[in-house]
Amino acid sequence: MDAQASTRDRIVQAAMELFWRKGYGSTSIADILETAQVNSGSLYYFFKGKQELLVAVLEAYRDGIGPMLLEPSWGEVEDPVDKVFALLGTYRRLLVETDCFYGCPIGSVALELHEPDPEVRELIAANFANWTQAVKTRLDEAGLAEKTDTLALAEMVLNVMEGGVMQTRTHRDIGYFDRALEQLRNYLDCLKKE
Amino acid sequence: MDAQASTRDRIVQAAMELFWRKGYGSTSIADILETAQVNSGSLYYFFKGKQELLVAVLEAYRDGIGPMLLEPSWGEVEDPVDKVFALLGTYRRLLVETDCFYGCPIGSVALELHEPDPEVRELIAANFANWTQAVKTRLDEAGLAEKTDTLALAEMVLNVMEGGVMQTRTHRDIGYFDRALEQLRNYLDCLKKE
DNA sequence: GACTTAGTTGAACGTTCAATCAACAAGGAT
DNA sequence: ATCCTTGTTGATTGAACGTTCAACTAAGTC
Repeated sequence: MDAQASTRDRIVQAAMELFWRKGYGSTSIADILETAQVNSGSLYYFFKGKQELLVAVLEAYRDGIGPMLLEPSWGEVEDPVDKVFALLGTYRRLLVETDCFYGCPIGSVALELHEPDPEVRELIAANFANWTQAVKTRLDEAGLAEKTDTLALAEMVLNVMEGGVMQTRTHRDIGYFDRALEQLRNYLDCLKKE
Repeated sequence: MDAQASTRDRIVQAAMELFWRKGYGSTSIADILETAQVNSGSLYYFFKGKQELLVAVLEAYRDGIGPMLLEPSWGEVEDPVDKVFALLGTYRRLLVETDCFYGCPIGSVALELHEPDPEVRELIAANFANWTQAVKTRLDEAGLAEKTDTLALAEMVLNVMEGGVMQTRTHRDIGYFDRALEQLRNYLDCLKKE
């Protein structure tokens, strides 16, 4: 363990946390500086500005999705479909632990930025694509009907997850997420029977 | 036709447009004043502040969902399931017309505000609930399997729509929305067969 | 010991923002 | 004629914001 993380890492860490909890726009540089226990000059030594910091955060998510999200989610699980629901279970736990306040950090930023920089937009897209690709691979192993478009189905899983997070957050009720998962399970059962 | 809308209406109208296009946070009062051709004093005569204006906008959406969104969407359509897809088609048209920039105005605000005022949160929830309820009523008419939970299914439709909008916006590709609708159609077909 | 480089400091800057307020206008009521 | 209500004006305020910069420290190099 690092007894003390580097200044740069502390800044990225703090930004990750705050962008997730408060959103990009509502997080001030001052917030980040305080959380990271760093002075403004240091931040601008490593990053050109707030947006470049967002880029670093999105890159960290992109590079960390495997070891930080996927592998912990389906570590002990065997069945491929169960792995998909284990992943969704991680988001569920996140919601429950935060009283239905905080959901998917990527989705949050994706909808907040209305006219994002191309670099930022492509990083968000890459994050979604990685997620979807990983789910598609599980679905390919699941032995669904031959003709099934597993990529479209994986995109559907992402849609339902993000939508479920959104409704759960606005209603402050995990039931919305649970019913979304139920419907998804039901759909996959349909596809298995065919 | 009103030859000249009231000042208050012009302000709400302008705020509606700008919150949709730029988001709540990125829309400044100055933006609204310019768009509505109104002076700041007039705005603060009618509204206590920016947030009370958001409340007025959300109330306008809530009260207008029938005549402005639902009825125009499924005016000529007969079949209940077709009506649902006609509604989703309206969102699709919106996306296409804006080069995949602008989606659902409510979803946009819902994910942007991380710790919204209770009044605002409840208005967003009411908007979602109205939408979902209208879809549920169509689904009830659709002759699905007896045991089908049509409310959960209607929530699923909303989830898929919002998720599809989100992915289409970030990839700037309507294909994501279209595949989402395809999956939804496929699921409903499954439910009909049972 | 002189010089270079990487990293840090925090006050200060210019801008943008939501919000305020004293003054004014027009119409109806008394 | 006077007053009250409703509505409008736009310059002004002060806080918050992202960003800059000249000065500084510590460690490494020759």
